[in-house]
Amino acid sequence: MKKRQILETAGDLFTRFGIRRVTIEEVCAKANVSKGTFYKHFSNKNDLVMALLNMIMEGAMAEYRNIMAGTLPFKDKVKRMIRMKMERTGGMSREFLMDIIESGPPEAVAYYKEQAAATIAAITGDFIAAQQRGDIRRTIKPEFILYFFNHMIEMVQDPKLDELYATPGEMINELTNFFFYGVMPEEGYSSEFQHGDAEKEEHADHA
Amino acid sequence: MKKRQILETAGDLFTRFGIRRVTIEEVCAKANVSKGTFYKHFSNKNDLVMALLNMIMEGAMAEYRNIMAGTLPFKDKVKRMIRMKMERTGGMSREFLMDIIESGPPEAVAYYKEQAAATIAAITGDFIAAQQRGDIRRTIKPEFILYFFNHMIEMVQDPKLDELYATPGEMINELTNFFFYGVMPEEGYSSEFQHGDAEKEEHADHA
DNA sequence: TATATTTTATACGAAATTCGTCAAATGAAA
DNA sequence: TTTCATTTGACGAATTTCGTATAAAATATA
Repeated sequence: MKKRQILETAGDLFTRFGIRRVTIEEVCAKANVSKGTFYKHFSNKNDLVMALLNMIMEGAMAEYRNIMAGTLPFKDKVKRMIRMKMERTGGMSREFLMDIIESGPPEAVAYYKEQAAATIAAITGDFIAAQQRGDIRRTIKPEFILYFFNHMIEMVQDPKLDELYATPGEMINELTNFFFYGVMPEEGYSSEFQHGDAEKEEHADHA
Repeated sequence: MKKRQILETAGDLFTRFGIRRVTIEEVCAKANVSKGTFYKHFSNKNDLVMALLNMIMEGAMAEYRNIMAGTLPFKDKVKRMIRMKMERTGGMSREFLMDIIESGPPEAVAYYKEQAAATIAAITGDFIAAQQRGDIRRTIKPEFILYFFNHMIEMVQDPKLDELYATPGEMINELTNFFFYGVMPEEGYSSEFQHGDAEKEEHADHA
């Protein structure tokens, strides 16, 4: 029962301030738990981060499935998905994600990518089905969607792409933004993003 | 010109994460300034905090005077004041204030109290004038308003009052809330605060 | 009650971070 | 050129944080 307290307060502090700014002792103090009991439940800070990340990713996946299982029109589902992905990066704050990707433990980064890939796979399936129903632009090749998702993880690790952005988080945002906003047929969500000329390029296949 | 960059980014980071969570080197990095230039403009972290605190307090005071100088009805002015004081605690974030009061340098705490007292004095004058114009409840004694403000700083330092709250910040909120909401004749802003029985007490004079 | 388990409080050395200073190098302006 | 502001990198000192260990206190269980 103390474990839950620790997870909750740690989640709160991590989402508000990021990981590196929050101390184990701080978590213990705010959770009204002694340091001894903390190390009885978690071997170290990374362990805590992993547990939290796991909870969050599973929660995000559950929320996603919940949205897609509803009766809303597809466009509204996508809107909700986008909002979910944007506001919190799928359940976790910017600071949290940043800390994990930029300075977090490699295991956490790996796990995040793995889970992100799984989510992406699920999304891909849903989008293909949606296209078959005519809910998204028909002129986009399903192969491209597959290609895009299949290579998204690699793209994240590609130095060529990486050097275009100040932080990995920026790049990830750009990729997800591109997917959602570049895929939708109409109703630009504009303002926050600048679109390049999308006429000439169609299916970059040189990778 | 580098000094301004430092102050801006420091203000941003401090209001988002508080003081103790932010590193000098972090400020330098995000402000695109080397550590050397930082220490050319500020002798240390406390110095930076003081400069920032000074800016913020003066800004808050200026904003206050700006509100009061307008042509709005008094009640609306007070509403705006309250919103200003509430959302940001007079220009600075919760985290910032907390860090200053709970773990900040004594000079900063002293300065804050001093400035707060000055603000309070200005507010007192405005409220007395308002009462004379009939804009606030006439049944409240002007002496009480004066008493309340004159002793507000002392109350903050009074252990008797202090032990009633988890953090000093809470107490300060309570005091300011009491003043504004207890003073207004009608239109309860309710919800966020629980009111005690205000009928029996009228002018506690035992201090 | 007695006993076992959990939690707390505290101290501690080791590791890591942060601080503040400095010297050498860069670059722009007078 | 000289001057001045800035950057870079390194450095030891100070501080913080980590993770462990211990005994006392609290809580549960028999």
